[in-house]
Amino acid sequence: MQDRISQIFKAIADPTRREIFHALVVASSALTISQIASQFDMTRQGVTKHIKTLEEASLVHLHTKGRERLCQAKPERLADIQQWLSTYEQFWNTKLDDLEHYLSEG
Amino acid sequence: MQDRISQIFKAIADPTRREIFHALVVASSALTISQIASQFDMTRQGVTKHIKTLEEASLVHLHTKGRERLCQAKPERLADIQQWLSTYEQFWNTKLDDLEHYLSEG
DNA sequence: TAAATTAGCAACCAAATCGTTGCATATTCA
DNA sequence: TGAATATGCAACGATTTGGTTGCTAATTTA
Repeated sequence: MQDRISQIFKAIADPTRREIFHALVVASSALTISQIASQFDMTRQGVTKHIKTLEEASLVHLHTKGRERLCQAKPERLADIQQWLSTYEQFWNTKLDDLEHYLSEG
Repeated sequence: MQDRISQIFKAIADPTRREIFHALVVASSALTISQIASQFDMTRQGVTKHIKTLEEASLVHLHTKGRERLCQAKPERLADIQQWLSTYEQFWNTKLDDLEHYLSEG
C-alpha cells in the first residue's frame, strides 16, 4: 500500500484517532473495542475502523481473548516520526550560528 | 476548518508533499511553483494544490514577486509536532525504570 | 506592441476517508 | 439450551483528496 512513515502520519492526522490512541496510552490495561466506543460519540464500528488504521500503522497491538479484542497502544512506534523530524530539528532547536554552520557546510 | 496539529500532520502525511517540503528546505533560496513542478512528475497545478495545503499548515510561506510566487519552507513549524510527540517520548527514550516510575506515579 | 512566461481559477474524475446501518457469528452466562 | 454480549463483515453515502485539462489574466521580454 504505502510507506510506513506515511501510514503513521495519516493514522495520527485524524483527531479522533489521536484521542483513541491517547486513551489507550493512558489506560492502565488494554481496552476492548466496546470499552473504547463507550468513551466516544461514535458507533462501535466506527471505532473498529479507526483501530484498524492504527493497527496497520503499528501504533496499536490487537490480541483476541475469547469474544473480546484487546487493544494496546504501542507509543514507541512514534519514534519513527521523531526520526523523520530529526532532519529538521536543527531549524528550531539550535542556536543561530549552528544553523549557519549547517547551511555553509551544505 | 480543523485544528492546527491535524493540519500539519495531514500536510506531511502525503509523501509527495514531504518531498516538495524537503526540496524547499534544502533549496538555497525560495523556489517558484514552476521550478518545483520541473522537479516532479506532476503538472504545475498539482504542485499548486500541494503548496496550498502546505501553506495552510504554515509549513510554507508564499510571497509574490512580479508574476512569480516564491515558496519558502518554514521547518520551524514542525516544532508543533515535536511538542505533541513529547507526551509519548518517554516510552522509547528513557530507561525502563523511568517508565515504571511514570506509570506508578501516573 | 506582440510573444512568451508564470500563475490562478473552475470543472472534472477516480479513489480514499469517515462515518453510518443491517445482519451474521462467536463466546459467555444464567 | 437460550439470552446476552462482543465483534466482524458488507454495503452505502457524503465529503475529501490527489490529480488532471482547459481557459484566462498578469507580467516580462524582444
